[in-house]
Amino acid sequence: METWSITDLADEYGVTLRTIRFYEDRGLISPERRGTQRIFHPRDRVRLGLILRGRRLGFSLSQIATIVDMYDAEPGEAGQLRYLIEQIDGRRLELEQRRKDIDETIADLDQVERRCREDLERLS
Amino acid sequence: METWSITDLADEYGVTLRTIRFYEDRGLISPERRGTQRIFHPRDRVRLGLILRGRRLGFSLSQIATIVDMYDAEPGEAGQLRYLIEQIDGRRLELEQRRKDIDETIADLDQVERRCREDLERLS
DNA sequence: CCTTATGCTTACGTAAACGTAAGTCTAAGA
DNA sequence: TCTTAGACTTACGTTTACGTAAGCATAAGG
Repeated sequence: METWSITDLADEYGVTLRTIRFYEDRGLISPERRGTQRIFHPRDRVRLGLILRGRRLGFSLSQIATIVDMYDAEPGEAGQLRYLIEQIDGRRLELEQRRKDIDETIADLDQVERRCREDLERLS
Repeated sequence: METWSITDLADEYGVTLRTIRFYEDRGLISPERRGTQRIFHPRDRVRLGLILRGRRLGFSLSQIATIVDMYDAEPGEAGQLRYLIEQIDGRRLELEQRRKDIDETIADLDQVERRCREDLERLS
């Protein structure tokens, strides 16, 4: 199974070493240590991808932490499972609201662009 | 034409007075002044809505400023219009990337939820 | 006319998310 | 063996987006 150094992942995802170390410090990833050096396994790499996707969506790191931890949740007992499902439903609602925001913004931008093109026509 | 006080808008949008004043300080809105008091016109109210929508999408205030200013761009000359269209296209690409992120995240959450429900079934 | 509510400015404080040295260590190639 | 590249920790600095008084002005209701 492939592993990566911190520089490998920083290059791949376009972030700095500091960023990755910071995420570890905040408990978002826990790479293996070989001596003092960090060794990243596929699991860590995937988590980093999820973290950065959450970041693009404007979630805070603590929100991202709860989301990413859902992926690795152990089966657990019924109460915990129901709680997790509740959390997921909450997140989904948030995400759907955001998608609505995006669609509205794109529609607005389209309208502004149409106006621009009309003005351009008129100028020629 | 209706106008609003700063508290009116703060209540309507669920933000603090400080937030609105801060946006004015950063040049995102410029309400009229009656003496020292701020009077918000429909135009200001709409802009505030746009600002907060941008905030929900995780844009920084300076990014939001450029977006919101697109709405109020004066017709201008051909070069400026073409530049504006370019800006709009750039923003749209960004937004579409974000929508992809959202759709992927929702799909992931759906999968986790299905796994949860299966585990629940197994427990009963 | 007096009080209470609403609003204003100024300014220091703060949490989040890293940036940026500074100094150390170590493994690998010339 | 020397040095260079890659990694590490510690810790102070920075930017963004407001929070939080403090002190003063003004408008509106009883």
